[in-house]
Amino acid sequence: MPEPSAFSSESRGERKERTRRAILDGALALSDESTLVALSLRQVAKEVGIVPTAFYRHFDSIEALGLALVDESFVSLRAMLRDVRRSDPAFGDIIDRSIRVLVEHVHRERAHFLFIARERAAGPPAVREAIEEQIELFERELATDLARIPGVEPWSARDLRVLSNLIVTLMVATAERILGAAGRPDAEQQIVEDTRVQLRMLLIGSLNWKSSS
Amino acid sequence: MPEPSAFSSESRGERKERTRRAILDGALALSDESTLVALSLRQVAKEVGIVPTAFYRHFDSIEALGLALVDESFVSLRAMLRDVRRSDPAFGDIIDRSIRVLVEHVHRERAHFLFIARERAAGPPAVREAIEEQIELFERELATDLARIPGVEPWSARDLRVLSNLIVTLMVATAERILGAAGRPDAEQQIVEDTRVQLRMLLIGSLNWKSSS
DNA sequence: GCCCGCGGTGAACGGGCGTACACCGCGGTC
DNA sequence: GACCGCGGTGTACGCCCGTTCACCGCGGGC
Repeated sequence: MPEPSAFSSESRGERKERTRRAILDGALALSDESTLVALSLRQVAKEVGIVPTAFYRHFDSIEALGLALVDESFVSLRAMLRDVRRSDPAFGDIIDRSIRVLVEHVHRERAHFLFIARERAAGPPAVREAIEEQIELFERELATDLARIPGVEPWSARDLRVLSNLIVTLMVATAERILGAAGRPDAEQQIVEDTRVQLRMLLIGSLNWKSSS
Repeated sequence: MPEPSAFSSESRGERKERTRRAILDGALALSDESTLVALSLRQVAKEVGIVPTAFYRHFDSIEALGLALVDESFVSLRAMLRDVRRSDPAFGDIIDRSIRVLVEHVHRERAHFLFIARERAAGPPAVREAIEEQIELFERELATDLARIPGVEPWSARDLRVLSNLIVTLMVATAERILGAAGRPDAEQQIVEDTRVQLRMLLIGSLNWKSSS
């Protein structure tokens, strides 16, 4: 154990869990400036402060670690969707509230969003598939939420899915832009305002399109 | 030289250019299943059939190679935009023609699109910046094209930029989806039809939004 | 209280990595 | 026709890689 004296009261299971967490956090930290596929087991071990072979006590491979990070990251994302649902209607309309929640979560869980954005495009195949699966799940959830807003009750399931897909695409792109604007509040504000206009265009358009066909 | 007898008539410059091309093509081929940052100089050299040190006669580093590939890839993309402008108006409206051209180019230049999609998210910083720069240039070009379609003449530069950004975002996402649907024509057809609906929602929406504010 | 087995250690392996260096044959310039 | 220098070669270096193996201390179930 890394620090036996300071944590002597922990049980075996607790210590294992703590090391596992340290590995996940270390890998996430290293992912900030690289990719999973360019990340070595030894780098992770060094970052965490354990010997390389100890890594195998927790994960079979870097790829398995990646899958665990995907699961963990999407806990953040689901929390985000939940927050949008629960957000205070007093703060303007749905669009403004949604964007506010998105920005807030990207800031708070920056490492997770960065990890997902990178691995979605360049991770190991199994990781990419896991991410795509979660995003699709996300789209379906959003579609059921959309079905409840006034004016779209008669829409077909396909129309809902297509609109949901478009919104998620835009939100993913916006999250990536916000990540890229780190440390430049003016640029971020610009992104937020642009996104608000885009969501309006998109929602108004979908409503009009439906009512006229 | 790799094959001195078969190409003995070439000049020195021609041979150098041929090797350079072989390196670019080899790296692009290897990028199909990995990322630039996980690509070693020795792998590229082996793929091309030269000794590792010979690589330095053409590029300073893998990253420099990447920048050259970005330049090359965006030649394809500009050709695409040009093709949309020149496409036969007899084939339905702008939306259908644009999607048709996109699909066609993704098929024809698959390796380039794959490379850009991967490196945009996970490449070395300089490569990512080069790609983002090119995409922004693309957005500006699209904005000037949009300014010429009927009904948007009075739009502000900012509105045009925002709409253009939204369309490019959607097109990038669509290209990525098409890449992911390789070998499944039915899935690809589904993507195409969804994208068509999305572009309609979006264009109709932006027009209505403008006329009512 | 014994002892199993778990989390962690440390040395060692074979191999791939980037890069430095000395070298070579020949195309192209004078 | 001499010779400069370019594209390409081969060797060699020190380093990091994943994985193996034998080992160890001690928490916890019997």
